[in-house]
Amino acid sequence: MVQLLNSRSNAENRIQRRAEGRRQEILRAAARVFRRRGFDAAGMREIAEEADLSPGNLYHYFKGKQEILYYCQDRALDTMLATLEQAATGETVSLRLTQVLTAHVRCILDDMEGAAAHLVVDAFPLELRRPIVAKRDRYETGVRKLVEEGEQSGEFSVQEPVIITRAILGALNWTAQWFDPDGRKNPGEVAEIIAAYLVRGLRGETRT
Amino acid sequence: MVQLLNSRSNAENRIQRRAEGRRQEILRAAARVFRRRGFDAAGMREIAEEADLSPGNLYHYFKGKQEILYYCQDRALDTMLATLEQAATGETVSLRLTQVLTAHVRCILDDMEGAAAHLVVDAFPLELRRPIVAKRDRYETGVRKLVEEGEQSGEFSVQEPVIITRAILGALNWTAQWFDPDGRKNPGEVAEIIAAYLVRGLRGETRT
DNA sequence: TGTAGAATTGAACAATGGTTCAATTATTAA
DNA sequence: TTAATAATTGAACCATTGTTCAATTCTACA
Repeated sequence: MVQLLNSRSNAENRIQRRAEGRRQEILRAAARVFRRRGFDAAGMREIAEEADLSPGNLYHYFKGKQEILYYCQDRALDTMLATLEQAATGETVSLRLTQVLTAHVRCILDDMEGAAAHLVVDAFPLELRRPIVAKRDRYETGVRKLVEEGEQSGEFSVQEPVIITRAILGALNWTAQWFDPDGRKNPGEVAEIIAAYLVRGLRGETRT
Repeated sequence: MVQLLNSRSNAENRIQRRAEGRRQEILRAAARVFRRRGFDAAGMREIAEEADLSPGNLYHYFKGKQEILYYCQDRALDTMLATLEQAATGETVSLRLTQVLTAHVRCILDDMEGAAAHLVVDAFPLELRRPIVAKRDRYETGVRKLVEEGEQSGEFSVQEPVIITRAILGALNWTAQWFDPDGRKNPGEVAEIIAAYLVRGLRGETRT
């Protein structure tokens, strides 16, 4: 009896794991297509081909195209939020913010879902859009808090943290548009260069 | 005889001016829709409605949707390139660059076509894509030259001008995604805050 | 007033895109 | 080996989209 339950339970777990693995594959494939084409021009047939299955099969795993993007973005934002938490304990705010910004760029350039994280979801139904926008806002708020902490600790001199934070995030997110994997710099290098520049701009004036 | 030529010439001019005016109206309307929806989700029927004419009528003035975006981007890039030229003569490189960056943001937030300037044209036919990409590159090169000049004049300390320039442009272009016309800051204010921040980051280290 | 050219329309066309679904195949457990 | 469940397929469906085009309307000129 206990064995029977275990047997069924193991089978369900295996089946779920297989389906979940398949879902991850699809998300990765979709993220590549979204990155290449943007959301609207990314076709389900192209995603299916990228994931090596048939178009109709996608619907066994996801309800539709918007849900696929939703999960891509959800994953990427989770990764970014985790970076924020890990950076909670650092020696200086500069250091912590640099870590966060570096990780952000790496997420975008290294992780497939990363580049899809900030695609526009305005036209999505509310139940998909709301949690994504909320997560984005949470992340942005976290970054802004760091900027403000640096202002309070005297490391930074910032008068408009909201706007500056968005400029920072813009610089980071835009890397998806121009980064060339075959270029002379790898994602990590690009990430560090940009993060250092952005953090430097937060420091006090150097009028000479 | 001379009068006849004048009369015809005047009529042609008037007709051309009318058609050109109409074209500008369409471009402005299209830019608004492109900005709202992105290129792929912007529909010709929606553009026609925004321009207050019928969908078929658009094709009297433009060959198609891609050509409409092409002209939007062409205009915006002309504006930006003009700013670059005007900034050729300034007291300091800092000042000149600040002017360029400020104008860039204003172009994006104030001019309708501005927000469409950097939409992706990868899928366009070559004869449309090439001149746009060339203009973008020209602009980017111009900005980078300013950054490098500041490095040479000692105003800036920059080791990777290509990457930094792209980060700068990313921060500027991204304003189209988050700027809220009903917000507390107008385009000019946002432009100045961001430009000042980005230029500040180019200055030498302030390690303390 | 008549004519020619410019401009406009709205229905239709062909292609495309997201999605459905019945049939089939694959997998798993007993 | 059989049966049940999971997964897959590919054709079809329906809606949408960019575009065409014949007919009509508008404008300007003689």
